[in-house]
Amino acid sequence: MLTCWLISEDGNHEPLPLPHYQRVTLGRGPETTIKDKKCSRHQVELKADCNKGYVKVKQLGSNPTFVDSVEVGKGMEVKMEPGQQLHIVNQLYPYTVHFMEDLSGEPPPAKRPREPPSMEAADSKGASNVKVAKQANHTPSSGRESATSNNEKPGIWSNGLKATMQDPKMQVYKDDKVVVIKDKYPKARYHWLVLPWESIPNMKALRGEEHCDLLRHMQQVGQRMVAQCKDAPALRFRSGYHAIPSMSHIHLHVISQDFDSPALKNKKHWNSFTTDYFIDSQDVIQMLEKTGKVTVKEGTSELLKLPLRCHVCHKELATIPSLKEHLKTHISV
DNA sequence: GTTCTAGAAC
DNA sequence: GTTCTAGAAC
Repeated sequence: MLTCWLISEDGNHEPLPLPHYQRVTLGRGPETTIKDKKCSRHQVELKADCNKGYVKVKQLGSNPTFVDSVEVGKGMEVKMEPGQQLHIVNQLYPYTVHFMEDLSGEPPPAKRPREPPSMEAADSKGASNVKVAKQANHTPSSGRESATSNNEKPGIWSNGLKATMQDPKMQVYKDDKVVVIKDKYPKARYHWLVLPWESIPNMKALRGEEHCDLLRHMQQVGQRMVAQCKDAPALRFRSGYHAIPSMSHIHLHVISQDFDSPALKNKKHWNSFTTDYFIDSQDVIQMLEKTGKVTVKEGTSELLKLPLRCHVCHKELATIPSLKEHLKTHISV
């Protein structure tokens, strides 16, 4: 896949990466070096589509943003292609976009961007035999302080998924909207995560028809993962979301219901997949369809402390080892 | 999310 | 004595 770069025609700073399908907010601030008070800190939102080769430019600030001397208009969005010029505010701060083949971070012509960090990612053994969709590279989201004001520091453990999903070695499927990886610590024989390229921190950030379509697509991709799994006929699967996930970047769990895994170690692990803490994908989509947003019931975090109960026969077990022993009675092979 | 470990439970 | 959990640190 190509990588998109935003280049300051004034040479005010190094090119900024625009990761595929991720919304990047720019304005007055250190990334752009713009100090002009007429420029909002959140002046524009950019979303690159590296497959189609354009960037969508949305004007967030009150003062006008221009693409080729055409005013975008507050709250409006226009397409911008290579060769066109973006003025972040008024006729100032010109930028262009460049799509480049991602040859291990080959720099765009203007100035060298800093090399994105290559995150090490532990291997996860696993019994899946999924074809890797493509071996194209995908440039990591940011080797610098994020262009958005979000917490996206790569070092923070809760941002680990953002790095792992970009690693071609971890990807078992990808298309223009989503990527699938095997969970690094699978809690069952089969445990995949479906993640959108677009950076959506959690379910609270879900809005509207666009995200609804995305979630439907994520579920469909999850179903395809199950369909290609040789052991699927002998297993039951669920796809859903943790009500309160530990890891940032929204992810759909697709997990077989054997829960036969050494990585399943404690009550939190168990209850997060077998109580209402785990919300079926269908239910999330339905809630988004009906109410335009997704909310989590109060007291959901308490569900993690519930006694251990078998998800098949509902027998209560005192300890994790005894639960694991019990689970064997429900597994045929 | 995991790892580590003190101390509770047995 | 050992097993297991749960909370802190990362």
